[in-house]
Amino acid sequence: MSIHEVARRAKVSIATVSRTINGVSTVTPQLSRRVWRVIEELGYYPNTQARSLVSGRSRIFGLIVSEITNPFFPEIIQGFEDIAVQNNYEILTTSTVHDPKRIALSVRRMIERRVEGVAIVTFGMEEALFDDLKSRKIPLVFIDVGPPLPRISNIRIDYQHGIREAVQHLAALCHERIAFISGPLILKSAMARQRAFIESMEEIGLAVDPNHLIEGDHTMEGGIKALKKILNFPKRPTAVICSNDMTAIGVMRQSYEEGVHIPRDLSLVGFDDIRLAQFMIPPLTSIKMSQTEIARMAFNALLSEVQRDIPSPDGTEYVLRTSLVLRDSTAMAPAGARKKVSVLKKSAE
Amino acid sequence: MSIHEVARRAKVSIATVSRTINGVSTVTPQLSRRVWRVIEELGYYPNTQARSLVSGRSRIFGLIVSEITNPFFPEIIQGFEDIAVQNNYEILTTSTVHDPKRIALSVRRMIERRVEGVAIVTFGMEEALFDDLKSRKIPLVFIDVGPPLPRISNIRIDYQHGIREAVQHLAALCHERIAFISGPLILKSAMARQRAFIESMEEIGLAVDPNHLIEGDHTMEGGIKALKKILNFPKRPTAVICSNDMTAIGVMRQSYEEGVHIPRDLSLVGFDDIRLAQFMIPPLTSIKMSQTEIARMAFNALLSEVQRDIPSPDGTEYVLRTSLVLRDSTAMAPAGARKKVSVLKKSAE
DNA sequence: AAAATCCGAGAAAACGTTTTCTTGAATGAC
DNA sequence: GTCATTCAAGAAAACGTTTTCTCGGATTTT
Repeated sequence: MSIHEVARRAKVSIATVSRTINGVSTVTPQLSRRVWRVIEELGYYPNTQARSLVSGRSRIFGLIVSEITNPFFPEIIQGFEDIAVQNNYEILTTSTVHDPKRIALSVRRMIERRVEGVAIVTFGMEEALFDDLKSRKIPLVFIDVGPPLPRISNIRIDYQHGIREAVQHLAALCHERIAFISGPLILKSAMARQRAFIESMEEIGLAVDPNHLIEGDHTMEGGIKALKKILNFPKRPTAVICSNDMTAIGVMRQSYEEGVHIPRDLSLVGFDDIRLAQFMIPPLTSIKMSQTEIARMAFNALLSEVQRDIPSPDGTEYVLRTSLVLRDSTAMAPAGARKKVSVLKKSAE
Repeated sequence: MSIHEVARRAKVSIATVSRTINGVSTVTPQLSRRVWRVIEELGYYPNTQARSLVSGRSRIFGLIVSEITNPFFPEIIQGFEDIAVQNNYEILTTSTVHDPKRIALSVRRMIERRVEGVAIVTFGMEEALFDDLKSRKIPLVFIDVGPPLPRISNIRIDYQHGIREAVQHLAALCHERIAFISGPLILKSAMARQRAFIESMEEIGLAVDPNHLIEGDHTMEGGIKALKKILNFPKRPTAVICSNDMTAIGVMRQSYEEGVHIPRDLSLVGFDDIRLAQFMIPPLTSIKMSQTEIARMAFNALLSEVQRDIPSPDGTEYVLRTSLVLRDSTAMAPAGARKKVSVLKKSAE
């Protein structure tokens, strides 16, 4: 039951039991053995609540994700959990399903549980929702593109690198009209990806038709809708880059529906490189953003923040690089639409 | 900071603050207002640990799943979380990745946190691992096929119904040689599905070729391997039923690789009906086992167990029905292999 | 051999709550 | 007008730990 019961049966004080369990200070081997035996006999497990009440350390980290049903996130959660186990931490996960109320509630619960830190892996949210955390000086780590905020660590994703690779890859396959399906543009991260796309296109001297920037919503349904739009354009793009893999899956699905063959009629590039990508038909070329790595970085950021007695005035910035993974969903542009230098100018208008 | 600070500033006792917060017993409206104002001002959130230490109720349920990276589980987690939020519970989720050590650790942590109940949604595990929970009389709910154990609730999945529908559907399409890719047969649930398949086949008068019972492992990779085997059989099956959708996705993937067209050359049925199923190419016919429903049942089972002051001697048994969802991955058997009555006997040998 | 030091282990305080017990003022009954 | 009753709010105990303080016996030092 409680430590008192153990103490009573072992005929020692509760202090000795506590010391035995924590292996701290010195306890005679003889006594220690006696105590351990009683603990085993009783199947006694210490009460974490009481423990952390007095120690002031909960050994819990919070993890807030956008929506657990998007396969991108479970990989992160798993990675986070794996490393948490190694470090004797527990995690309290919340899937906010994009509901500000849920986020607020979750933040509140985490504070009430006195979590030692919170990792926020949700692409875009109202930052004000986390003010409570900030004002309580609870270590925070965001996964985003923003500049380091005071006292808040940030894992910046280098979207540019992977996207540039994708654009170059498509250009090398003579694609000229490349569309980009973004996430909801209110999100900073979605905006950043789109900007990276535009910059990469300009860099390489390809024109971006504003019509070819389509706002999606990071879901498969969004991918379906987006492709429908794309197919209605008078000058169809010959390649599409999606800002996440779920969107790309939707695009593939709708292409099948409409008889558009990937990659023969349309080249497709995803983003995130979720595990599923390689099992798609055809296997999806995607821009990798290692979920395991994100999880590892986020956890370590929190851990080092917690272990540091004097918190760093500014948060630390970590950077995660993205890079293209080639598979079978991209191919040479259809013969009729291949890029020729002379065409370039014209199609830019 | 703490309730004392609030009490000091509002010039009341801590008891009054506690009463105000909990809205229990009577506290003068005037005082109540004064207290609430201070609470707001200070941004005071009560410490859950202290709370549940004295109240003896943690308001946490544990949720143990096999592997969060299998899309089947996130849907359950989301459902569980949704209903938990409504009921003011929090959940501690663990993805065990099939590691008994991880399960044991997780169980231990949950006991240490004094969870009020645990839902175990992992298809097959050593039950002994949960003895600690049982002996502490912590409400438990399993998702499985077993008979109700003493004091343990159980959500039995009626595999038979959905599988029978699938077999009948395939038979109606003149399939005769139907293969079944199971999960790891050490798992009770995997065994149950396979048995349901065999029984359904016999029921309808179709022979089961023992070679056509292939043991998979519930992963996409397992599906790939299984299909390779199947394609090597002298008398190829014309239809395959998989015991989960991930396996089916692997099968689709490998079919593509080998130039086997689904559903023209091979009909395919999955199991679970995860959301992804409808986005596959072609959309996957699958046996639906509603994840939301499982989550709801599991949560309610725990909740009613907790609320009941005298625990029921035996656990309650709940039943979830499965049923076939038709999509495009099944079609008429190839002309050469259609079932004829006269052939039936012969092919059974 | 006496004094000084060390150290193992118990007593008790503390953590932040809820809840029971107590108190004292106000209300109602006669 | 006195006494009983009610009820709001404070005091204090309790929850199960960790940790500081204290004590007393054993060991070391001279």
